[in-house]
Amino acid sequence: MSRPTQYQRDTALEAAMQVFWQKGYHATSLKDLESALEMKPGSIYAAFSSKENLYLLSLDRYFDRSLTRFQDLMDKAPSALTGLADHLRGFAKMPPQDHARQVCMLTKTLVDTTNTDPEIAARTKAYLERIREAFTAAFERAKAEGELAPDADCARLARRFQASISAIRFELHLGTDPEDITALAEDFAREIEALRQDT
Amino acid sequence: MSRPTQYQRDTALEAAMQVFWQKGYHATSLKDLESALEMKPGSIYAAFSSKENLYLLSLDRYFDRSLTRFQDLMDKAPSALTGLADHLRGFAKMPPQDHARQVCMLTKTLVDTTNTDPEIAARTKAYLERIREAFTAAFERAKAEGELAPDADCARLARRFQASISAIRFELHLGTDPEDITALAEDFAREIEALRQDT
DNA sequence: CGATAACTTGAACGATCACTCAAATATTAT
DNA sequence: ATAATATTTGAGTGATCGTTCAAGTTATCG
Repeated sequence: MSRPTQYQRDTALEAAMQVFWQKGYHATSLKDLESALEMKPGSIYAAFSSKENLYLLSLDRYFDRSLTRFQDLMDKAPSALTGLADHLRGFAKMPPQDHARQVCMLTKTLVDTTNTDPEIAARTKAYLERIREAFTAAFERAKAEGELAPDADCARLARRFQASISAIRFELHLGTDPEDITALAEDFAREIEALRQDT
Repeated sequence: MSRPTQYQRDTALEAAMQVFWQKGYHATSLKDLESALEMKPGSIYAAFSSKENLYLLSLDRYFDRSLTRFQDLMDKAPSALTGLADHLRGFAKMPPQDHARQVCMLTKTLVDTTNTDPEIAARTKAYLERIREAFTAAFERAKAEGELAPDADCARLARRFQASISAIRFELHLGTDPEDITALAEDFAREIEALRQDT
């Protein structure tokens, strides 16, 4: 054998994700990555091939985490609509110093790269779709459990749900007054709960 | 006297706005600007001082145009709520090849520059606020005209309205199926119209 | 027509970009 | 210890970044 991998791949990827998420793809330089990952350029390229590839790996990580978080919340939720509404309120409840208090990394990526880096954009679109499918499935669960009207358009509701999240997170990104953000999230959450059927 | 300004400042600014809007601040290079404005670097700097300044001027232009468009629509609207709802539907109705079929330039700017170019971000936030104030004023007009309940929170409605626009435009940016975008816009528009009081 | 002034030009600047690779270093197997 | 091997290093690559400025061009004025 030989010298083992010194850096922790996972730690490095986490750091990369954070810088990229903060600064965006174009505005993040190799220098930024070097100091964030505490690795020299050579090591970065040995481990991750290129800046673009490292970005794609960061996206993977972000996507997995986002989807998992949502699924976990839904698994624990007393009902589907309650889970969905709580997911919205959850964003507004984040502590002030939370680094996740900003726009979704997938959204940011699409704004940043759609007209410049087609490969990154394509993959990001696919991730956003898969998350929206999870939302659709949640609404369908609500329907199956009689919470939602049988004729409800789950795909359409899912799109609106995703839009609500984008909106809340954009306000987080802006640093809007927490009270106003809570109000906005509350408005959206109540729209979800208003879909509830009497049984 | 002497030789007059050959380039058309207005034309150049329009072109600059378009490239910046398409590619974003960081991804737009001087080369991009040179070919878009059909000007050599020296001329660009003589006329606009710097890339950052040119971007700020482009933002000005975008902001003026956006606000004016909204005000014009409201002036012609039969009622305030109708005008607001139509404004939402208007985005979904844009022709497929319209270059405005994308995310709002102010939104894009904030996503792109908040953590890297504070001056640009600050000015952009101010513009978004002024647009939201115009929305607030529109809701207040609805209230004054008895269309809206007297206890309605106009500032809160305005924020939600602005969020709706962001959502629709983000879907335009993604190239989502026009039918789905129309549905989304319709959902938001109906939420506005549902605020209408019987008189 | 010559003088003067405004504007355009494009080569060149230092800085930084993403990226490479030969050499140095650290680890394990023998 | 020593050999073999994996990893780290960081100076250096050419390209491109935003920007400058001396020289050239084109207009107007007397």
